[in-house]
Amino acid sequence: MPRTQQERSDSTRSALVEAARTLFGTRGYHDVPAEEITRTAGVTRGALYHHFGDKQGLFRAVVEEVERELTAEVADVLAAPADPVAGLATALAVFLDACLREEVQRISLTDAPSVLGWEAWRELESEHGLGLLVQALTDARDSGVLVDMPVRTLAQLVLSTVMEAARMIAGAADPDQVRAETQQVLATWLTGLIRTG
Amino acid sequence: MPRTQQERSDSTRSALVEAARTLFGTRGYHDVPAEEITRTAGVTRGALYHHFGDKQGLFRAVVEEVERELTAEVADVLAAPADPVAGLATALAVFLDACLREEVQRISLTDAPSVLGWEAWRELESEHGLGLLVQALTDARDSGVLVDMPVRTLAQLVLSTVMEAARMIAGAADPDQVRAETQQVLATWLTGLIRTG
DNA sequence: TAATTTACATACAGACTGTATGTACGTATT
DNA sequence: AATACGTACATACAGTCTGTATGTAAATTA
Repeated sequence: MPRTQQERSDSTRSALVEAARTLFGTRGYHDVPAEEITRTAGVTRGALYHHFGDKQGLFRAVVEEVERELTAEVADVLAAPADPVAGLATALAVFLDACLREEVQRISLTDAPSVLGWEAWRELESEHGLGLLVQALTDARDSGVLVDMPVRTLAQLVLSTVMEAARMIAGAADPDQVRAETQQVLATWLTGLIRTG
Repeated sequence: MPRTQQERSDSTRSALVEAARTLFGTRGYHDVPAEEITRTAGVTRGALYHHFGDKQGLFRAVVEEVERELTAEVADVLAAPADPVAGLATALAVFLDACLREEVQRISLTDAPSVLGWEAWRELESEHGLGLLVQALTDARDSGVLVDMPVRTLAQLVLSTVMEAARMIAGAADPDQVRAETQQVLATWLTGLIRTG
């Protein structure tokens, strides 16, 4: 039963990405040898280097997949009709929940910046999570609820702060406590950005 | 001229830390083989493993040194008599300047979390930069200028935000522009934390 | 001064990455 | 339909790096 090359490639690539995602997500980039990934995926390292060039290339593909999913989750919330401020708050909560997953922590929050470099990582983020936040903040500003501010810069700072909050919560001895505290801090910040008048 | 073992150890250790600091600071942890460090320091890898256990141990020592210096720079500013709010703003500016150095970027902001792990890194920070910020914020709160808030959590979020601002400025095509924008955002946040009345 | 510990250097083993080469199968050409 | 060609791998290999085990000279202690 002859498979087309396209099919072979696709199934191999996705098998590699899936295996890599699980392993990177639980043990981190540097603790997972390429051969373990390929063995899990049922191929040899030849396939990896053929499709992704090197180990970092595969990692990049994994990051992109995770980012796409994360963005989709948050976009769903933002798509639902709500006033800009409430929508933003809900979206941030959803994003924060997602960031609590070990997988996201390791891949997106810890390894990605150092493995890909900050520049490359930020560029990636721009097309996904950050892009979404910029859009949401722009909408909020345009509808007059946000104080006048450089939106893109604000978005990056907000995003990094939320990510740090997620890391704190995940690593805390008492996650609920820390979650409540970080939300208090973030809420205060958010209200400072709302135009009151 | 017989040197005491203490002297030998000290000079070897500091030579290693100095060499490692320069190399890690310019090229990053994973791109610097241990042997290049020891060669630069004028010893062999035996000395490194004797004194620091492994490569990560040496990196940790470098991080601690950088952190100590950073903390000292900021502490100097905070020591000067000033009202809490102004002092805090100045201290943050000084810290931000320090974070612009390539060395600090690579070692403290990029590599440290992923090489040492977030837990270990945060623990280190607690004794240095973060500790200082917590102290400053506590003072501000006690003197009544800060709104009531979980200071430690606030400090961590503020610190991470400032670090992100530093990374953005350092990587920007137009650093002055980004610096102005981040300061505007941070200033707005800060005023939201000041008790008005 | 003999015994012991410290501070290394040297030699070695193992792991991992990336590359070069070989091969089977799908795909285009005539 | 037969042949030529490119793609998708597997296998074999070379180089680099880390950590460890062992050896040795100098300092410290008994």
